[in-house]
Amino acid sequence: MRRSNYLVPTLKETPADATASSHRLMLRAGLIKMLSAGIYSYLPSGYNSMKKAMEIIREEMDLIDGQELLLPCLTPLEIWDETGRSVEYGDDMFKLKDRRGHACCLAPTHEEIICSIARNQIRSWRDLPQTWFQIQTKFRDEPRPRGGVLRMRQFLMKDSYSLDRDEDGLDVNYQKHRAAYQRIFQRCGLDYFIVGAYSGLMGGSASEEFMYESQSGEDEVARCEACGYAANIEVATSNVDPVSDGDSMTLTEVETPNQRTVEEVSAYLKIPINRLVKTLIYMGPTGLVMALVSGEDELSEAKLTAIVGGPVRPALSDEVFQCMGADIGFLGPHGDHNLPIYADLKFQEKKGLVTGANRNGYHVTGLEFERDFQPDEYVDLRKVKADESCPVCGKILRIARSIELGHIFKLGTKYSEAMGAKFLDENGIEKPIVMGSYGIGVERILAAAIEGSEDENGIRWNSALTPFDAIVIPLNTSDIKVVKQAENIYNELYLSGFEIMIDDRDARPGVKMKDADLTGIPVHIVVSQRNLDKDLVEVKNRWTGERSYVKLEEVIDVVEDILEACTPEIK
RNA sequence: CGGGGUGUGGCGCAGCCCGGUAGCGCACCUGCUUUGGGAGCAGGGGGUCGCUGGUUCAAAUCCAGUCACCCCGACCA
Repeated sequence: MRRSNYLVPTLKETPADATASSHRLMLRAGLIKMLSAGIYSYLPSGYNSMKKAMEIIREEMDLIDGQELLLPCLTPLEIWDETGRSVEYGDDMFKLKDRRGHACCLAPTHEEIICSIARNQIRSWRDLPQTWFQIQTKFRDEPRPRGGVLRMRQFLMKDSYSLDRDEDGLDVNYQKHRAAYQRIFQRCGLDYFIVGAYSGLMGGSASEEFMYESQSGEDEVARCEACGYAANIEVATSNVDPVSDGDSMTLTEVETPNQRTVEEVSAYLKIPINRLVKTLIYMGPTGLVMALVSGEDELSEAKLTAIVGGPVRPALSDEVFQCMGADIGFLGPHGDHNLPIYADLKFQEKKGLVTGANRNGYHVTGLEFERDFQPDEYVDLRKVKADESCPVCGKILRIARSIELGHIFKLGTKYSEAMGAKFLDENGIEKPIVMGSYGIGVERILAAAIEGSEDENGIRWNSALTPFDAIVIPLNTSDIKVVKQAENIYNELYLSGFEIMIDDRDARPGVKMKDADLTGIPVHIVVSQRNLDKDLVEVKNRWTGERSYVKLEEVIDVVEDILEACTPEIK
């Protein structure tokens, strides 16, 4: 490829509104161009890298007998009504109407489409198992796209779906995918880690995320350096001390005008924050529920979701008042309401606590669990905080921001039952297909690879993802000898099968070198008069910055060595 | 959706407070010089200042509305 006519609009100056380092570098290195919030064009070299990531994915999927297919983006809305996800996804779904007024949407994912194929094609246990996968554009109208390519409204996702006869089959497929994903991320050179996760909208029993630690990430993960325990903050646990047992006191109302927040009440009553009980009301799948956590803790909505068995949202202020007779800020678990009460484990049979009085402007002191009210269940509801102790080994937990690269789910029969995707087993009994789904954010692979390798001069691609293996830089394009020799090297490398760029622009040496550094091509071959006189060219290793001067006939070997050195290892 | 911020040539910005018809750096075009870390000189092209309305003799500048984009938050009682 000739740089003089290649679309790589590199930027000397940093674009103003990019903050994530991968976003800045992708713009500066001319990999992407924004069209609209969360919508990007991939320019040729960016797309080159993306194709490499996709090829790695395809190779590894092939090894576990995955069958690649291509599914529609434009889908009739009814199919999402069958599973209820047209409602669950809500405004995150791009909806439109066709010319006849028929409701459609742009697919945010493809479980429903897969099921619609399976229910027609899979009849017998002999047809199973199946692994179908796709790499294609998905659409989600994210409330807040951010970080360039990290959260987009239109993005490339590799999604794989397994179909099995039973849970055992699902286990096998799940483990195969898990192993394949490990190889994929290793081959991409990413220092990933796996965490236990929250299944969210997807439903299902088990799920794990493949994470990459980065300041630009949106997820928080509790990590233990000592034993390797790692879990998404939504589901992480820790060893925590229970609330200390106070003295038994009479339940007493105290006036707390306009003191709503835990901080306000704690300061006003001069009571430590951990003696307060936060009384939270949520709307669950079967109505309102009450959740109690310590004043110093935060509720994990994911944990509550798992406990009540369906999606939750904070109750609206009207709903709260109608049920409790008081406003948010003055609520307590005692008194007459008929809500199920879930209390955090920290509270088991505790007394002498403070909470709202269910009367605006008042709180109560001396609250005693079991005496003043009876929780339905003591469960883990709180979010883990940094520096708490690891539930596995007891060492200190760290909270790390991370990019979610991939997420694997055991879906079970949620979709197959809803959509009637069934088969006959060996005994002639009709059963729903047992499914798994396994996603990878293709753009996030690039973003993570860039963030993990950059230096002050720009990107440093490894050999697996680089858009070009090497770049030949004739320093002075008005020197015929230099140009001729550079062209020779370019042709020779090209014919040897390398993906090669030549910077044939009539530009100053500094411009070409800075650009080569910024775009991160691993090998730079600098052809100049002064070295040519000695029959040498300079070869620079972008990773180490090391320069060597090699004979013309040795260039290919040296290029190979450098590429070899920056090829990610597979463990 | 709540809060904050920004919209002026391809990119980065100044001008706005205090209205008088748009400027700087980079990039681009032409010529000459230059050629090992984002060159120098000379000449040149490109913007109805996000959009709509209003005030005014006059609006990038003041007022109102609207759109777009960025950042933080989105339950925290």
